[in-house]
Amino acid sequence: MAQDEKVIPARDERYDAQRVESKWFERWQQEPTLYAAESTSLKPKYYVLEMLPYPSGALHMGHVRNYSIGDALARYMWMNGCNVLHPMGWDSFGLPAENAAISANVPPREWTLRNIANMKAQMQRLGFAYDWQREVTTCFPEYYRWNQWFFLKLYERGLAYRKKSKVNWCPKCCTVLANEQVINGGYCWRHEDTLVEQRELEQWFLRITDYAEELLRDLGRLPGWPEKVRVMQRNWIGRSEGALIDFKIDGPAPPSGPAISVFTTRVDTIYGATSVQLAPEHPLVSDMTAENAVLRAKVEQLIAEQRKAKELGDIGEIEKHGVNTGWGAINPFNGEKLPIWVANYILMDYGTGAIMSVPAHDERDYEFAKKYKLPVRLVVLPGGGDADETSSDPPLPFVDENGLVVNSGLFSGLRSPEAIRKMAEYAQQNGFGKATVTYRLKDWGISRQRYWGTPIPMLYCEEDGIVPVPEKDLPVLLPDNVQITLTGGSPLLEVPEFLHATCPKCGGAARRETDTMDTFVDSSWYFYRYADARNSQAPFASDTIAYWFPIDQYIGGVEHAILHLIYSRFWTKFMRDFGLVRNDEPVEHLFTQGMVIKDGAKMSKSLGNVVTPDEMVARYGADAARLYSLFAAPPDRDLDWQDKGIEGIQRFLGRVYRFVMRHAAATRNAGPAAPQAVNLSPEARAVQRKLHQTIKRVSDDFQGRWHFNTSIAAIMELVNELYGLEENRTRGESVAAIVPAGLLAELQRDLALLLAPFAPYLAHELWEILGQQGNLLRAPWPKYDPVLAQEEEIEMPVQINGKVRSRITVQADATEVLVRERAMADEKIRKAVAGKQVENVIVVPGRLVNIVLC
RNA sequence: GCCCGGGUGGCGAAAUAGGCAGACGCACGGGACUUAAAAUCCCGAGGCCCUAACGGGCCGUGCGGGUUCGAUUCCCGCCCCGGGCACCA
Repeated sequence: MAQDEKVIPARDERYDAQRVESKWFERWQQEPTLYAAESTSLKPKYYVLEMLPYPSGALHMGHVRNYSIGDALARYMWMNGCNVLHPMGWDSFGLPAENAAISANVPPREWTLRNIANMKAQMQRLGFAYDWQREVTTCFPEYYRWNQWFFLKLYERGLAYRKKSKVNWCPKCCTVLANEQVINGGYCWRHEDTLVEQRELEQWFLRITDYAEELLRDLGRLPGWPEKVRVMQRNWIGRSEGALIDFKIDGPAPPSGPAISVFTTRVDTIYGATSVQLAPEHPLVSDMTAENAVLRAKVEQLIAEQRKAKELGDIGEIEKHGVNTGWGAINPFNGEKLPIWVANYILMDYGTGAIMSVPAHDERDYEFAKKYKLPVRLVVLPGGGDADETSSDPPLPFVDENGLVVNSGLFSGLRSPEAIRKMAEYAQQNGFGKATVTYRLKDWGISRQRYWGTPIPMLYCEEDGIVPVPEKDLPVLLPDNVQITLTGGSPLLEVPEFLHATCPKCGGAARRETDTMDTFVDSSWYFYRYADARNSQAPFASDTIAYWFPIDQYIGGVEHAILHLIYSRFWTKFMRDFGLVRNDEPVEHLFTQGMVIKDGAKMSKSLGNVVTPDEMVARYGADAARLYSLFAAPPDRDLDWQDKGIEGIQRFLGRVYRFVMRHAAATRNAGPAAPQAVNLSPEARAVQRKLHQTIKRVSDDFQGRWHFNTSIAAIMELVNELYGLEENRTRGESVAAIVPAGLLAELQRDLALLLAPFAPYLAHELWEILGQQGNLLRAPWPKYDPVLAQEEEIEMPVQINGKVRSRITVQADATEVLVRERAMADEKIRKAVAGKQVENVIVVPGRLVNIVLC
């Protein structure tokens, strides 16, 4: 065939990845619908998603690894006949764009769009199979208008509200920082020597705590999530069952109230309370210190200590300090008057900021009581219930939660769990307390005093107060040409045409909200938008969501285990309650890949150990970069990048290419049918067996642990075996002479198919060289035949007392009796056993023989 | 302190039912091809010891115990590294 001469290069030509990849890159660029998901299909749906990137400027190797995993899976699912949704987008609002505006004087929009263009080109060059028709860019009004729409819905239902609250403030940036931008326990991420301050500001909050219970409960219904992530979320939600108990203040009531409410998980120890402890910033403290400057100064000292410890990140390790206020409070259970102290180990932002101190039964209270010589009163003893042993003198503090309650009036003689229940009931009946549940999770503060984000669609009117922007007026557009300044307020404050609006209720003048939304709002629901990305009437059509959701597989870094993944779960749950979606959870299976490190440290510019995708693609090709990122370590573990390692992958790709090159002509002329096993020579049968074993191993890795490093190793083994045969050409036994044409054709096609999820460029090239019609992406994944994969003869080690002494070769299905006979008849074994007493012979069929001597 | 990972050759790693430790790859050594180099192809290789060699012995998966015919794998007690949480009452 004359045509072949042109298409097919010389047999042993070196693999030129740049030439081949450029060719396919150009072709794929011509076909924008190549990887499009079908909106309706009889095939099973499969939604595979990688976390969308922030358009920082360029991809790094962590991205490449993340997307290589997802792309392999997407391609595998396509080849297994699924209707695959595999989209990509941009988390494109955020502070770095504003920083660029300040430092490089580039408008945030321009900076962002330029970065997106660059990163998209990088992704396409890497050959990732995304459905770009569904691309989502969160900084476009077509997207963020729905953030505003959701906000209005939340506001209508009372799930969005406004309150005064403390926020992180960097005095050098002159702006509020997200919690994520506060590093090393209290420093600004851009000014690592600058401590973040706390400022009190009016903020918009989303009532995520309404869903705390369900968010916690449903963690138990996510078996497809890593245990690690579920534990992290559980800790973050931090549910704690306990009781609120009011201690009446002795004497005239101060302005902030007549009683101190304390939270405790151990109300059963309340008869052992010997003081009440307040956080230094507790509102009552200022009342109590109002007329005592000395006391006030001491409290200020405690506040300073706490703040410093928090900044240093070692709150929990500071030395406990406290000061007696001179005030007293009444224990409602026994009428006892207890001193009220202020202590630096009491946190204002947990529980009520006040505790009852029970030194005998709490580590911290014990330490504090020892220091300040407060009484220690034992009210729970070991034993009780089914325990036989009781001791009236346990080591202190005694914190066992299942002891016997004593010296506690009516409640003496109960075990702790029962006492906790009864005492909470008693408190409620008598009006001084109740059982309660507290959470560490707080409502989500979404206000940001920044420019580059979604405007919060709210108005403030002199007449009507807070007024939502009517739905028909959405989107509230983020203006361009805004001067990004460091004056301390939102830059939008300085834009009169944005700031001044008309009240939709009274028609009078109104001021627009100038804060923008936390960018985590954007990423909380973006994956729903992919399913219906061009919908201009609604964020999405519910029926379309019902088809695609939940996401079958979500892949990303574990650093998003809490924030993004909790917000996303919250968003799904309220959308379900609003009737917008039907699923309870957004993600069925979550996979968290490890970090890419080099020379023992995370790649970073300051360490100078950065490897960029661009240089890898230029030197080795996209296939090699992708394959190596999958080969160097299992995907869930950290990957230690070694420059020499990728060269080995490059060699492997060349070996595959040259092998196929040598035999392609035969394949192109061969029929599609594979020969029956019975017709094969033992050598050809061995090749066939290896092929089927390889298909099995690669398929099993996709179905199981995703240890693609071993999948790729398996393909390397197959190729090595073929080369081993090839070398026998000196005896006139090249692979083509050993393996019949039909099997050789099957072998080569399967090789291309097996490589397709990992190295798509080479795979497509081979597919074409082999004369195959149709897109490789839609070609069926090869099936293995378990019978053909089976070994006929196996070598079994023969051990004596657990040490290998010889080896025998037997039929794979040899009986235990036969194997034992053969083992005992082996010459080395006979010698070793001679004259000794055989105590036992263990035969594990298909595995080994162990002869136990005395 | 608590909760997760992890610790295996010079290096990245493999060993999915308790059954041959080190597959695959890197680096290294030897050879083939070449005038030469590169590229390519083949072979070798955990450590220590015995042997001229063929062969053979002992040790070896962080440390110490245990269970078992047999342990990288299971149990108990520790050490080290990475990550998360942390006066959470």
